[in-house]
Amino acid sequence: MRTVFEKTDAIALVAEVFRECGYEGASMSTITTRTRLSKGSLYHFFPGGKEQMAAEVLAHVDAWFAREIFEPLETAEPRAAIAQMWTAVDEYFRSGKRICLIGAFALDETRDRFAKPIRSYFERWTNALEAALTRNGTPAGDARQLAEDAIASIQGALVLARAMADETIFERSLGRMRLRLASHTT
Amino acid sequence: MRTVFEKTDAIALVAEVFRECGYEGASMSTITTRTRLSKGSLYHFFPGGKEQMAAEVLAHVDAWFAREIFEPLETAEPRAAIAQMWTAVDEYFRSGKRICLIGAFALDETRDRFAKPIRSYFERWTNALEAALTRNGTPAGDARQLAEDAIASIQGALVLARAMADETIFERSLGRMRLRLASHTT
DNA sequence: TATCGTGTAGACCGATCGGTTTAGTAGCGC
DNA sequence: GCGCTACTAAACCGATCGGTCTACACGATA
Repeated sequence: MRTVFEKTDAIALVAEVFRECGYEGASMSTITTRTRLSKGSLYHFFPGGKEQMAAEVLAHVDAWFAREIFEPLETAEPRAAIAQMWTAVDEYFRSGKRICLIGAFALDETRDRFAKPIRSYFERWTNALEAALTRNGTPAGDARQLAEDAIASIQGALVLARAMADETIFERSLGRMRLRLASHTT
Repeated sequence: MRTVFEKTDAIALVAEVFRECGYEGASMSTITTRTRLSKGSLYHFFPGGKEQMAAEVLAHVDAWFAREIFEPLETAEPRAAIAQMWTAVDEYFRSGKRICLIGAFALDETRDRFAKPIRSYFERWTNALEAALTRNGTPAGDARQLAEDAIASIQGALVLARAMADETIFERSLGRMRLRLASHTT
């Protein structure tokens, strides 16, 4: 039996395993069984092994957010960009059933391994959201606070939703944050 | 050379290793080297191995929160209890330099192993905070939302603070949440 | 048909994993 | 002193770890 994959498929499959198990929890054998990719295939695509897999997965996630969220916030009309952000976030995290890989990596010592991509993901997101709010008329001081608050709320809602095994928490939290951003706006 | 520990010391030491490495990331050998407890000692205190260690650590954390935060919220004068909560939270997480072990366990498949303690920790916290807010005059609908929001914000702020390696984020976030709770109150 | 490049399968490697066992050492009651 | 319990140290175990390697299945090209 033989199934042929492309590297892009491999990245998406591996990403899901890291999301479910964390970096340390995802052993090569869990990765092979869950992705149905043999070790041969995996080391063909990622000669650097597990660390390279994680690095490419982080880059892949970052690219998705850059395209769907950061760039609109940075350049598009702010109200539309913020609306698009909430839609994209809800879709991406599937109402809290999926977690944020980058946030999860930040919590333990895996952070030290991937410090730069983790940091720049969150920095770009907060900066982009702050900029969009400012362009939309939010006072400069408030904009920074609101942006940090929104992103922290998203991360926290993911933790809570999983901890309590209650999908509604994520959507409720998103709804509150959406209103809060809107209410500080012209 | 021989150093003698008590089980309580062992739990606190092991807790710190789990906090730093996560459940899967904390191997028996990292645990022995970081705690300076030999395998003999660890298996003497925790015959059930790693899983028992984690279970007792979770119970230990839960007991601390129950004593310092949940019980005051449930029974004491609400304004004082909420003030005490913010103090205790800031002290416990050391301005974001320490993470929430229970929140971290919730993110990957470790959650399934310890589903009950994880869930009840967050449920008791939100229920207790909601009750305190209600006793203090917050409208019933708002109280639930505010409580969920506050606890999600704390968890999210821990993620963000670590991701950006910026301690000030946690304190700023705590300050905002403190104000938000206060402003929805008589 | 021969060949070449891409990708797959899985046996195999030394190191490390979680866990057990054996052989103690220290402190306390008697 | 003696024995007992509480605790510690480290050698040791099979299983699993991350990673390497060989063999080969294909489609494309010619």
